[in-house]
Amino acid sequence: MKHVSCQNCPLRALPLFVAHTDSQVALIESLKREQIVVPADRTVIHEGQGDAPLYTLFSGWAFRFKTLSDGRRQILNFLLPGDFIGVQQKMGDASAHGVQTLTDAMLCVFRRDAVWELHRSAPTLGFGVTWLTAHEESLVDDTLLSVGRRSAEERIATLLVVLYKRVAALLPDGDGQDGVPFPLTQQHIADGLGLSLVHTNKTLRKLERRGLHRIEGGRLHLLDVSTLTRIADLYGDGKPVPRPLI
Amino acid sequence: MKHVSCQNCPLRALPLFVAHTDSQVALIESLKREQIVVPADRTVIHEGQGDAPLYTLFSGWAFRFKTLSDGRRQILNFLLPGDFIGVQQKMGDASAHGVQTLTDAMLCVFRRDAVWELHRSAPTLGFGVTWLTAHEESLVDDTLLSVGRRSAEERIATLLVVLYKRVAALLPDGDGQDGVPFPLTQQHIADGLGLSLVHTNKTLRKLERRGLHRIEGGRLHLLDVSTLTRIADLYGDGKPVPRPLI
DNA sequence: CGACGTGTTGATCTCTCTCAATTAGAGTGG
DNA sequence: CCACTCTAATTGAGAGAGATCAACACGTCG
Repeated sequence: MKHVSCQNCPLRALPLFVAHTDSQVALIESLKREQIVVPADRTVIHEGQGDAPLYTLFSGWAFRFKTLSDGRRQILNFLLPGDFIGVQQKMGDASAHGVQTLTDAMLCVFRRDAVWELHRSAPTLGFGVTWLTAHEESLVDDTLLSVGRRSAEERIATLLVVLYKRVAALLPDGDGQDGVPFPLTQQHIADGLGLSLVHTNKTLRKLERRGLHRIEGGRLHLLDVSTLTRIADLYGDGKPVPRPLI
Repeated sequence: MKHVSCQNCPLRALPLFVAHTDSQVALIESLKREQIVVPADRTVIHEGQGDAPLYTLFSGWAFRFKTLSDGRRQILNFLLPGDFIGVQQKMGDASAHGVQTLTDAMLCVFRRDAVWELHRSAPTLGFGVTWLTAHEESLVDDTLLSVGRRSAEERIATLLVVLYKRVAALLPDGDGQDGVPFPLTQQHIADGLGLSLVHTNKTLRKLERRGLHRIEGGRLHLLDVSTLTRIADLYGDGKPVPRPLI
């Protein structure tokens, strides 16, 4: 696998990510071990795996999940390019989650001590790690609010709007008029929202028949964002806060 | 309010917390502005409040929460002494949560730029902030698994066991034989588990009649930990990982 | 062509919610 | 000391959102 320079990383060009100095990028690159390609539907990190490396998702989709011993699965959040993978595992925590790809993906693999080295050598980037971690927690917070207190219809509307905005922020400016890539199966949606597959299907169809959205050919189209937003009880301009990319 | 020295902070003496060097503690103390006393059931941070300060919970209980516009509330996690309050708010995130006390509490208030200063001046402590943030996320992950995929009985068993262990880790060694303090109302339990108040009550009573636990006089007694643990489908030794205290 | 994964729909079933009423305990004021 | 009030806990009854069970359609792939 060709070792792509972090300096030329196409993700950094996106307005979603804050600029780092040359020396910061050089530090990140020095901590990077390699890039790996992972096919869709592969488990990247197993639940309970204690020695997982640190990754950044470079391309493709993935998700974090936990399961109960009888197989019930909860997806904790979906991972998009630029997302960190595996910080929690590095923290020696008993409760670990698994990570699985949704699509073919490319991951940047970092040295095991990368999180510490970032803190030690570049406070700004160390702060960035904290920021990313706190931000990911806020995504889980939002999902917990949904799963705990929203109806099935409200949950699905929320997921569609929130994911759409996250994906759109990664597309070249102005893109996303013709929908955005959407590789989730209905089983993934169900597992992400604490619903059964059947009820997820029925609720999705109901919203689709009302003309609020369309999922077709692996793309998600939001046809009536304002109604979806109202159903979801969401607020805020939806403009994502620029984030560090490590 | 007397400014108690961080050096002599009684929390640091607990085996739950890792030791810091004198200079690290001095740095923490230099970033500390004051201590404040907050009565029970007070909102410390309002949802959406952007300029919240950074706190450490010194004594008492609190919780983080989010609400929908019609008043439905989801408690995201419970906060015990030593827990950080307000890191996410500092990250300029759109989605903010509220924080409310459950009991009379004492909070250490830090300078607004404390998180950054920690990263800048003491990488170890900056790393500690990341650690704490990641750890808190893992607590939310666990709750999300519960709320999304566990039955009411399983959720309550999980909450009782997990909270009991967290509280016991804060008590003088060997204490906790006669139960642990437990200031939650059934409404708090319901809001933490995505259940209705009535169903929470009925499920609690059912477990209590089976002799698995007892809640009485503001204390929680686990009478049959192994059965509760089995119902909850929990595993692990339950020994908490030592954590930084900032 | 059959197996398999994914999506779809109808028919029950049941867990949990909502509504309603009662009890118990802590304060509070006269 | 006793009514009065308020909060928290409790219990029953009925309703409903969502789960489970079952069948079928459709496309892909070996």
